[in-house]
Amino acid sequence: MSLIPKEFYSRDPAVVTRELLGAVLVRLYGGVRLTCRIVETEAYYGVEDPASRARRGGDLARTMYGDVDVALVYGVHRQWLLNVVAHELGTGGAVLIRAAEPLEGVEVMMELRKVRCVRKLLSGPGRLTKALAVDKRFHKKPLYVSDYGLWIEWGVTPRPEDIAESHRVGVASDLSRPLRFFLRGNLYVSRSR
DNA sequence: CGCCAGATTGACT
DNA sequence: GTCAATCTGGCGG
Repeated sequence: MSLIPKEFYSRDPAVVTRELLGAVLVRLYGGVRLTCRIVETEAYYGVEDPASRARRGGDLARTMYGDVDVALVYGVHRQWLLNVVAHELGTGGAVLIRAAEPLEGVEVMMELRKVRCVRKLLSGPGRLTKALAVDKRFHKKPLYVSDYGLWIEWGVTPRPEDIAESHRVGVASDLSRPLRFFLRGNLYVSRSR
């Protein structure tokens, strides 16, 4: 397996978001490889995006406009949400990792999540971070190296007809363009409300 | 330091 | 479907 390079993330957030489907998220946790295949993602832009955290200013905004391919982790409703900073030069943006299909380390992930149901293990942004023991410590850490125990590798590229799109989940005011992408029919996509 | 909205989840009617 | 838990980050005082 090989790491996805930093340049991959220096493009329009929606493009990166779509192409991240099928990629493999790896977490080295106490010597155990916890791995999963990304099946659901959302794109966020900079201050021009009404749903973007960049609107609120502060450190999260600066991070979204900063180096690409670093983790952006922040808390909401007492969960941690994992994003990857991605944007074209001079703009802001990030990809929210919303759901993934478990591959390796399922037993350890079930212990971390305290559930036995594999389908519910990684099928939501808050569930995913808990199962992978991802928290604020990873904020601003680069994902293009394996040094920090969290990184993203190339996976199996989905066929275009297997990629579905919709509006983003849980946002008060969305852009007119669909910015949520997921693998059609995949069992591990988060349930819509 | 207090206030409050929120890219959620899981328990319950 | 409904609803509250009780966390984080930004902001105002």
